[in-house]
This record gives sequence, C-alpha cells and structure tokens, in this order.
Amino acid sequence: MPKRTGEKYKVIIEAAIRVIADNGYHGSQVSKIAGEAGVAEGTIYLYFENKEDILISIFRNKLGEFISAAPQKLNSSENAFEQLAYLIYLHFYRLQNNPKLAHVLQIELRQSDKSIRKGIAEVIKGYYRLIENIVVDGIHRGYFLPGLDPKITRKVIFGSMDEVATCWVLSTRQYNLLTLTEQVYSALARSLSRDEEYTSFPPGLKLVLQ
Amino acid sequence: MPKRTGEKYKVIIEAAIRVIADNGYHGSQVSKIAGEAGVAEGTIYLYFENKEDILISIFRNKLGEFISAAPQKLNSSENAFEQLAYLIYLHFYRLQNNPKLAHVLQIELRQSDKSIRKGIAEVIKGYYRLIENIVVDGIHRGYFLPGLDPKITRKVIFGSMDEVATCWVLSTRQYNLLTLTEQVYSALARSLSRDEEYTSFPPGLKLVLQ
Amino acid sequence: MPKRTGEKYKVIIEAAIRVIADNGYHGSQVSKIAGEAGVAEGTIYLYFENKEDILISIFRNKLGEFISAAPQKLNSSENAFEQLAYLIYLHFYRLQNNPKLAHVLQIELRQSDKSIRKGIAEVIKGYYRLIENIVVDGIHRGYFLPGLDPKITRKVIFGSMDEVATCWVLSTRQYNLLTLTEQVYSALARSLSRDEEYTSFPPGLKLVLQ
Amino acid sequence: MPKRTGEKYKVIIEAAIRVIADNGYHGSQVSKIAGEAGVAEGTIYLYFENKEDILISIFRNKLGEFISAAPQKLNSSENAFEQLAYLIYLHFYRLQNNPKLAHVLQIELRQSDKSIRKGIAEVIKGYYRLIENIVVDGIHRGYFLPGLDPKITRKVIFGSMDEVATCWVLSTRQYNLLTLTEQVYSALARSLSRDEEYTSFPPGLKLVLQ
DNA sequence: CATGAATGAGGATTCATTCAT
DNA sequence: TATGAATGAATCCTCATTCAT
Repeated sequence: MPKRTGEKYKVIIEAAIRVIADNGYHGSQVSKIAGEAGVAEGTIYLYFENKEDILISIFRNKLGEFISAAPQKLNSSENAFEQLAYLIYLHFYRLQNNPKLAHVLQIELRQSDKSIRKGIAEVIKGYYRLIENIVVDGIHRGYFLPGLDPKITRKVIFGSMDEVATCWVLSTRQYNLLTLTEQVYSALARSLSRDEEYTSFPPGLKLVLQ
Repeated sequence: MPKRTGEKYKVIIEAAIRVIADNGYHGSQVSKIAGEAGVAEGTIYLYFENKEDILISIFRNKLGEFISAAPQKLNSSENAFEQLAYLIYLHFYRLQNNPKLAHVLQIELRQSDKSIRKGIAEVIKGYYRLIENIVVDGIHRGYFLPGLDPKITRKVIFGSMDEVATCWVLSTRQYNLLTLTEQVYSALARSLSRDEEYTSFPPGLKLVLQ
Repeated sequence: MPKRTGEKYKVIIEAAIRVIADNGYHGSQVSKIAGEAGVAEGTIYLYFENKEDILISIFRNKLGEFISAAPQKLNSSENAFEQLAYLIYLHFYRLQNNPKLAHVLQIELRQSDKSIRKGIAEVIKGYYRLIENIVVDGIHRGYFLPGLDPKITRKVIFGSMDEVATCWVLSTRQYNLLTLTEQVYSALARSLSRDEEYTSFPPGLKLVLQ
Repeated sequence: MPKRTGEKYKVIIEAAIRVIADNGYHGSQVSKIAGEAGVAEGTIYLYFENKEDILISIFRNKLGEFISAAPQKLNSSENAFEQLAYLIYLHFYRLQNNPKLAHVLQIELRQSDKSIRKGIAEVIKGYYRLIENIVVDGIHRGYFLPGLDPKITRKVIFGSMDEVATCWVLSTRQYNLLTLTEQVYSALARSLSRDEEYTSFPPGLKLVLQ
C-alpha cells in the first residue's frame, strides 16, 4: 500500500536516520521524524506502513546500497585474502563515513521487536551470502584452508567486524574505525590459512588507509 | 532505595527471565512478571528501582555468576590455548543450559534503551577483562603471537562467540550450541599463533563434549 | 457550493450505497467511495459538501423517489384500507428490491450524528405527511374510526413497518420481506376500524404477492 | 478482564449516560466521561473493555433493571390487555423519568457499530421474549385473537412504542410521553381482539396517569 | 513488608478535507 | 472540471509507577 519510492521517501529516510541516531528508536516520535523531514505526520504514512517500517526501510535501503556496490569492488581482485581485506575495509568505511547511520545500524536496530528483526533478517541474508561466497571461493581456489566450515567462518568474520564496530560506536567514535581494518584483517586472515605468504595485508589497501 | 537482596529478589529475577524470554522485553509488563513471580505489582518496586532495573539485574546477576565461576575453571590449566578452549566451552555451555536466559541475553537485552546499556556496559567490562587477561597472559607466556593487540583480539573472540550464539538463538536452537565449540576454537586459535603444535583442540575437552 | 446534479452525482450516490452497505458508515472512507465510483477523492467535494452530505443525499434522493412515486399508486384506490395495504406493500417492495439501500436506510443512517439526523428529519416529514394523509382521509371518508389521533396512528403505522423492516435486515434478509405484508396489514387495519367488512386484505394485492 | 462491578462501575455508567446524552457517542471522549465520573482515564479501563463496552454496559445495565423489574408488575394482573397496557406504561414511564437515558437508548445507541449492535442484540432478546410471552399467553387464555403471529405482533408492539418514544426524544421532549400511553394502547389493543369489552383502557392505570 | 487499585502521561495512526496543477 | 498528494487535528488505550491500607 505505501509508495516506497520518490523524492520524499528518501528525504524521510535520511531524516529518520538523523533523528533515531540522536534520540534512539523509542525516543523518536513519528512527529519528530516528520518535522525533521519537513513533511506532515500523515505524509509519513503515504510512504511507510508504520513506524517499524521506517526502521526496516533504513536497513533495507542502506544495506541494499552496500551489497549491490560491494561485489564490483570485491571482484577487482581474484586473491581471496585481498577480497577479505576489502570486505573489512568497505564495512568499516561505510560506517566511519556515516556515523549516524552507523549508530542506527549497530545500536538502535537491535532494540527492535520481533517483527522488525524478521524484516531485517531477510535483507541481511544477502550480506551473509556475500561473505560466504568469499569463503567458499577462497577455499575452492586454494587460498583458504580446505577444512573450513563456511557458515562458522562467516559468523566469525561477521561477528568480529560487528563487535569491533559496535564497540567503536559505543565509544562515541573517539577513534577512527578504519585504523582497525588491518588488525581485524590480520586476526581473521590467520584463521583462514597457515600460509604466511598470502595473509599479509594488501599493500594497495595500506596506502588507501594512510 | 530498593533492597536488591532476599529470597523474593531472586524469585522475581527468575520469573522475569521466563516472562521476558517468552514475550520479549516490551511485551513483558511489570504486572505479568509480578504474576509469574507470585507477588504483587507493588512488591516489585521494593526490590527494583524500575522496570529497566530488572533487566539490568538479570544481566548483572547472571553474568556475575558466570564471571566469578569462570576463573577457577580457566586457571585449572596454564596453557593459554586450553584456557581459550575452556572459555568458549563455558560460554556456550551456560547458554545451552539456560535457553530462556540465552534468549534474554542475546536478544532482548539488545533492545533496551540507552540507560539500560549503560548499566550493562559496566557489568560486561568484567567479562571483557577476563578475556583480555587470557590474551595478555597468553602472549606473555609465549603461547600467542607477540604482536597481537589485546583489545582487538578480545573483540574478535567475543564477537565470534556472540555472533555464533545469536545465530543459534535465532534458529530457535535447532542444534546443540556446544557442538560448535571446537570449530569456533579452531578459527580463533589459528588467529593467535602460527604454531600448530599448540593450537589443536584440548583432548580433555573433546571427551567432555561427546 | 456543491453541484448536486449531473451524471457523476448519481454515480457517486450509487457507489456510496454499495460501499456503505458493505462496510458501514464509519468503515466507508471517502477514498473508498471515490474508488468505487471511479472518480478522484477531490471530485467528491465538487458534488457534496462533506461526507455527511453524501449520507443525507442518499436518503433525500431515494426517499424522494419513493415519495414522489407513491401518491399515484396510492390514489389508484379510494378505499383507505387498500391505500394502507398498498403503502405497506410499497414500503416493503422498495426495501426487498434494494437490499443494499435497505441496509443503509435501516441501519447505517441511524448511526449518524446530530447534523445528519437534522438533514434526514426534513426529508422524512414528507413521508410522514403521506401516511398521515391516508389516515386523515380515511377517517373523513368513514373508513377509519373517527376517534383516531392521526399523529399517534402514523407513528404506529410507521413504527410497525420500520421495526419489521429492521428485523428483516438484521436477519441478513433470510426471508422475503413482502410475505409479511399481509400480516402487518392485518394487525394495523384492525387498529383502524371495528368493521371487518373493510379490513380484509385487498384480493388484488394478494395476487401480486404470489 | 474488566471488573464490571463495584461502586465506581456504577458511577462511570451514570456519568457516561449524562455525557453521551449531552454530546452524542462520537462526541463523548473517554477523557470527558472520566472527568464527569471523577476518575482517571485509565480507571475506565479497569471496569470496561473499551469505549464501546461502556455503551453496551449502559444498555445491559439499564434494560436489565427494567426487564427484571417488569414481570412482577406485569403479573399483578391476569388480564392480557391489562398486561399490555402496563407494558406500554412501564416502557414510557422509564423513559419519561430518565430523559438522558432515554436519549442514549433511543438515539445514540443506534449510532453504534456492528460490534455494539451485537452486544445489544443479546440483551434486547430478553425484552422481546417478555413481549412475546404476553402475546402468546394472551392468545392461550383467550384474550387475543387466535390467528395472531406472535413474532409479527411483538414487532408491531415494540415498533410502535419505539417509534413513539423516538419521536418524543427528537421533539426534545416537549410533551409528556406518558400521556400517549392510552392512545398507543388503544391502537395496539384493537389489533389484538375484536371484543370491545376487553380492550378498553384499564381504569386503574387511567388514575395513575392523571 | 506487602498489596493492588488508581493514576495519567504519552504516541501511533486514521482519514476528511484542501489546493496546486 | 478533475485530480490525488499532502495535510494535521483528533483520540483511544497502555502500562510503569505510586500510595493508602
């Protein structure tokens, strides 16, 4: 029933990110979001089913952008370790450059009710698949250890990035998240192979980070 | 002001775990918790500051039990890898054997407001320290790589365990969490040392898991 | 200000009858009526003052049709009892053949607010006069008892027809309302005269009802 | 779930009658009713399921009182015509002496939604049965015409009383409803028997009405 | 210590109506 | 004439918390 498209749809989403980042989900009245977006309260409901739907839409929209943009970059290298390094870099880059979005994604989104989590679960599967693909391909092509369980490995990778990101947000971002890229990479890369030759941090990325 | 001790205090906490696990935090009215605990609504406020305080108390109480019980077990071995293996085992064991508590800890607790997270943050620092101690000691005693950053390593360890546990809860616990102990251990252990000799899973724990 | 004429005016009224019969007055959003009529929401307000005005217009329009059509038929006989029989027949015939309109008239119209009832009151006076004329003429011409109070008698006649009709609608029209014509007539006719000669049901109408 | 008993229950019902009579159902905010009753808004919901439930409760309560009080009075006479006369008298007496309640019963209650009508339907059946019993007994004992259909007759009786009462309320009660008792009785009594001996208005009641 | 009846602030959502096109 | 996107007022209900008993 709601439109879910158009200029105002985007305006409301961006406004919601700002408001929710500042006030938390439960502290973000629909009226406040409408005010920030410069539309009437009722207008919200022309574009979103309800308040929950705003939160889910933020997630779907922003993670969607990320997932659709990622593969091109990841496939620029055939080296699975470089892909992993790039994944972590992109994950952190996105968050570092969208602090308010980061707060919503890492903190507020987890506050949500069962129905919200359902909406999120479907979207995040795409990201999970992305990571698992890197793992499975890396194993096939001989970069990663053949005995790795792709699901567990995906959870270790995602869990590590996520925990680091959450801590960064909770620290009120007193340091640059990107500076942790190499260290997280090292820890994870070592899990994936015994071969030191491969697991060193990609020099190209190192330059970018400086 | 609140008592925070006594038989009824514990009764209410246990009741709250059951109610919140079944209904979610926002679906758990104080009246429902009181009913489950067999006390009057007003009685709740003799033992807890407010509703949030119940959630924090669950966390403080249960994680407290865990943290205070852990060191004895962890120190039964001087081998840092065995300590890591044991940490993961204990982490998963606790959750596997308290499914309702697991749900509250992994899901409901994350739904809470800023003030709750503050209460939690203080308690969880103890657990973080526990993990960091294992890492730092492991490095000092030559088990782990000398170049490891203890904070990052702690986040990788905790993040991995946490992500695996959350996925397990969200799967409605269709498998035994403990069976993942060895796999998570292997992934993490490989991060911590290049020396295969040390990193194999402790045989003693292997027996326990069977 | 509103036009109150034209093809679309009628289209909207007919659509409103269908929508209100199916959803009730409070469940019939202006948008739903517009959709059913195949016009834009704003168009409604070119023909009607507001939502209430639609309901009143249904009443005015449909009862108007009825009242203007009735006299010709009623005057086809000079026998006051035959006129009464015919009145009841026509009242029931109309409703039986317009089930949705019947629902709106008997049920939804009564749900309305003070202002609506005012609009209705004016229109229904015409129908009241029609019935009172039959009574007064019937008395004058010696058919009905001379002592009858026309107002009370009108209320008894209208109240009886109305109650029977409302029960019929609420029964979801599980029987044919017309089959009750004779019985209602008998009850009412007996009130109006002591003379059995006159009060028997008109044979001509009996044939029609078969 | 709601209590539906106690002093406050009655206080709220009486307050609701006053407020709804003055403002109409849709114009009677719960807060207004609470204010009139001298209780907090939330208190309403300790005694009533929701706003609709207040309206239904008024009906159930007040009609209940009436129905339970009526039989004793009606059975004071074995003469079916006297019972009918008494029924009309009681019906009008009640309304005449509770003008606000009369307004709510005759007007506001009819505005209500499907769910309310359902709640009412069950209660009013008791009153319908009361009337039908008078009719059926009257026929059995030889007072009323043997060919009468009890259901139709009940509808004629109730419909007549109801229409007269509604007109009285809509006239803003500019006359005394009780003065119409005899006329309504006469009209109805004549429907029920050909025997003039029986159908004259009970002298005892005549005295009461003066 | 314990109770539970009473409180009342707080907010998402609907929908009749408008008006720029 | 006709449109339909935008408006924003209006309100029922929940539930954490209090306090007289």
